[in-house]
Amino acid sequence: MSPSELPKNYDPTEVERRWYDHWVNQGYFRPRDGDGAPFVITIPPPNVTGSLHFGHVFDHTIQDLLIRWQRMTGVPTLWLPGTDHAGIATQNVVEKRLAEQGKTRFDLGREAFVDEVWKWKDIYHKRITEQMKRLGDSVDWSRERFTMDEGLSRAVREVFVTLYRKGLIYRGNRIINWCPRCHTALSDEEVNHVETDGKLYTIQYPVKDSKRKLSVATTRPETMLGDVAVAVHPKDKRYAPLHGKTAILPFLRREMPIILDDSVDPKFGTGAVKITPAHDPNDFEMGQRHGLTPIKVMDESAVMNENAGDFRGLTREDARQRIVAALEDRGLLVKVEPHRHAVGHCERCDTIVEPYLSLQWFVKMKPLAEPAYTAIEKGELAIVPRRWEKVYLRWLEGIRDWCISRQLWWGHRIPVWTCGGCSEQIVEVETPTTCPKCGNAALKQDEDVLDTWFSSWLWPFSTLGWPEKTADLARFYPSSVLVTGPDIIFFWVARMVMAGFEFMGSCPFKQVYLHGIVRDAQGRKLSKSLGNSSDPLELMDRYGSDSLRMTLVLLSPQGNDIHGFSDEKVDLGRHFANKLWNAFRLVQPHLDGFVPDEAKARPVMNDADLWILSRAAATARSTTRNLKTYRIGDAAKDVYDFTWRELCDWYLELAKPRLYADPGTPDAMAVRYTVVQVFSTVLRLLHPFMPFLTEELWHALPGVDGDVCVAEWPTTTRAGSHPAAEARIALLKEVVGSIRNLRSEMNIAPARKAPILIRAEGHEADIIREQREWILLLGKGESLEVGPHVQKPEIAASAVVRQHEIFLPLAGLIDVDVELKRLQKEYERVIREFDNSRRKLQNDDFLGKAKKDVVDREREKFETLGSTKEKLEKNLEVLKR
RNA sequence: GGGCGAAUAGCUCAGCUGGUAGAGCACUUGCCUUACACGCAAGGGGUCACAGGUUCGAGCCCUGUUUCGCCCACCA
Repeated sequence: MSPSELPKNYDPTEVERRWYDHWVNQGYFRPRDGDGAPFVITIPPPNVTGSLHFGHVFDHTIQDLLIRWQRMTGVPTLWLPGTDHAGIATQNVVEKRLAEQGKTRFDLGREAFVDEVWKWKDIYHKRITEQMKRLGDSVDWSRERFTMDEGLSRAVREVFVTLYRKGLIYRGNRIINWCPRCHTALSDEEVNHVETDGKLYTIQYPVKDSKRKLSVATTRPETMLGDVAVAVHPKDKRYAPLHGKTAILPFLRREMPIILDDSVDPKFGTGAVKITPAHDPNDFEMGQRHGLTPIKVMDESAVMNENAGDFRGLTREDARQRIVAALEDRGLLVKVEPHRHAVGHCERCDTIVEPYLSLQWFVKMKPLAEPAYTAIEKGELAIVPRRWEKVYLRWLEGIRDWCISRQLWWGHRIPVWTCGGCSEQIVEVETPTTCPKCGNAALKQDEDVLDTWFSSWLWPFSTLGWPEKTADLARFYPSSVLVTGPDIIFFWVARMVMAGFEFMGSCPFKQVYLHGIVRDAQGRKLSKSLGNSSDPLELMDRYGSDSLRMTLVLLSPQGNDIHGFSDEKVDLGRHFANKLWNAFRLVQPHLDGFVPDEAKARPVMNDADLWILSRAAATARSTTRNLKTYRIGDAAKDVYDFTWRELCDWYLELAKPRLYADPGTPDAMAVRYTVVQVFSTVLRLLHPFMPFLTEELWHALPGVDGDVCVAEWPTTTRAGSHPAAEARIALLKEVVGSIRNLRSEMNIAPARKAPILIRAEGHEADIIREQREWILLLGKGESLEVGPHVQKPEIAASAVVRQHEIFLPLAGLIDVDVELKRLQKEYERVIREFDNSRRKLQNDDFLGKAKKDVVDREREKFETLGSTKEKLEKNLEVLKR
């Protein structure tokens, strides 16, 4: 790259195309050899449902920057990639596509349908891979896994069989969450409860051999057809006369016992509850206690079935209307009240979930939850930010059995076979050929597949080869940190911890970092379907992936959501990339053929050099500290601020004269050496955030070997710090700032140079004298006079910096009134602060109780303010004359 | 019904161990100063939601209130 080739504006498209394959070919993404404890992240496998969305981009950016940072510190790193088959989600999208062709999965048949899904999977897997490469994800592709690949399928069967034999997996008829649209059972976690304004219907059931009618309240009248009893509280006196009696179910004339149960709340509704064991979890349990036989009144699509009498064939919604109307006709509808309650919706298709009696497979969770729970207090697992630990623990406390069977075709088949001969149930890892009991070869495998999370919860070790005892498993389990969103704490995080303890005997990761969600200005999650999000790939094309990464990170407070994200926000990162590019463009022509030589450079460095190196070292320390505590946004901001506000705004400006000077001089050596050092540090610190641009610039930097991707992370010792130089440059900044302020307030044309007078004494006067050239340069000075006896010119703008006074003699140029107003305002500000300070120092409590250094600082401040005040007073007096 | 989080400049948010407030964007003014107008310089703008309390001192700690947001929840 030669200077003339550097365009004025940074164009990422070409640069970002260049480096990824190089990194892969160099093998950087594979863990390096070494005995040290590796740094490992196992990727939360994206669903192969579609392409990556914004959540992924953010999630991957964080993981990649942690991995890249750790890689640079020299530890062996592994970021293990993979994808998830995402049972229901994927099956749904493929079915939807079939529907567009007017077909259902039944038209294809199971085998052909599953083939179809595999084709889909291949397409989207490829797209996801491309997106990840475009983003710069430094994953080890040689270890990539898929939740339905051979090894993971084997792990799933192994786990199922093991848990079954331990008695932790069982099959049972239970009330589960049924999605009438997806036609499958769901776990509790796959149901979203939505507060809904519903109605509470009070209806009457006649009582046999009695004139009295029994009123019951329900939110779902259509389930009455499945009623088999009415329950009241045993101590509820109102119903004492009805004990032992029989209620008659309207429409169907079913005789139902009036039963007594403690779980009935006499205060709710009428104090009498209709019992529908096949369609309500509470009623199911009550039914069991009282030996009632459940009656299902709906089919798998929530259409009323043959048990629904005249209502057969109606949807549940229609049935509700018709039943209410019919009850009203018969005078059995007492009242309808508004009632707000939570209604369960299918997480995948938003259909209202039906509590439904069904034969399913379950995992007994209590025993598995125990070690996952204690892991927190034992310090085996830390969640960042800490507040999520409570959420995690509370869920484990109330854990319920996990329904794992799904009536889908896409997923892991349940490894259970029934013998056609003797009906023996066979649970085996390897597909059996004959019945071990009777030898019959007619074996029929369970039709259902497993919940997608039943493979995901094994991800931390199944991806490393488990159940084989592989070298990878020994070396890379457990991982260092899990990075994901808090929305899957229950689905995934907690279950992985359980599986880790159960099958590996330890927690699968030491830390969990939960980041926020990317939201738009209305607070909505970014999603393509809402139309509030561009395709990340398109955004990367437009702005560059470095810019997108940097923007997301800069905008993200630790563990909190990013609010108000929009495409234009990416300008933040793009402008920064451009700034860095141009800073480099400034220095690059002067580095041609330059050979850094520390021994020659050190002795001739000036304050600016020492200062910027000192600041670079401090930036390395703060960036690293923030990365360690997952304050990733702060870490990015540290480098951002350093680069822009210190390196570009000050150092490069100060360095220009020496940079343009004859390359043979010692000055030139010092400044070039410093520039190379600082850029080297900045590029390394920035690499985890902006991998492509930093790699590109790194290779144009003289005296560097290899790639920044594997360059050594900047040292975090205090070695490079130079407090004296920092103090002197701080003074320079104040002086220059003050001069600039005066010029601006006085409306002096930027191009016009003006004489500068500084009345200063003591040590700092010497420093200011030494900084003469810089002050003239940055303060646009025509001349500079510094000393204790500098006289204020008749007409001048003035300012006070520390103990010193700055004058810009501008006879004929300044408007006295303007200057007077300005000084007056400044004076008032100083007076206010001065009075505050005085009040504090007159307070004995403050003097007696505050820490000594605080008091000292206050005294110093008071003195400075006092002298400033005096000077301002004098200057004001002069102007007023 | 329970829990969690937030409330700071017009917007999005920092403010990590209490010492009277910062950034980015937006806004105003002036600059195409040969690295960058994706830029430079200067500037305006905040009773830190409200009410109490602790403290010499509170945006920060405690209590309560209000308003938003999120999560959890089988009271029909």
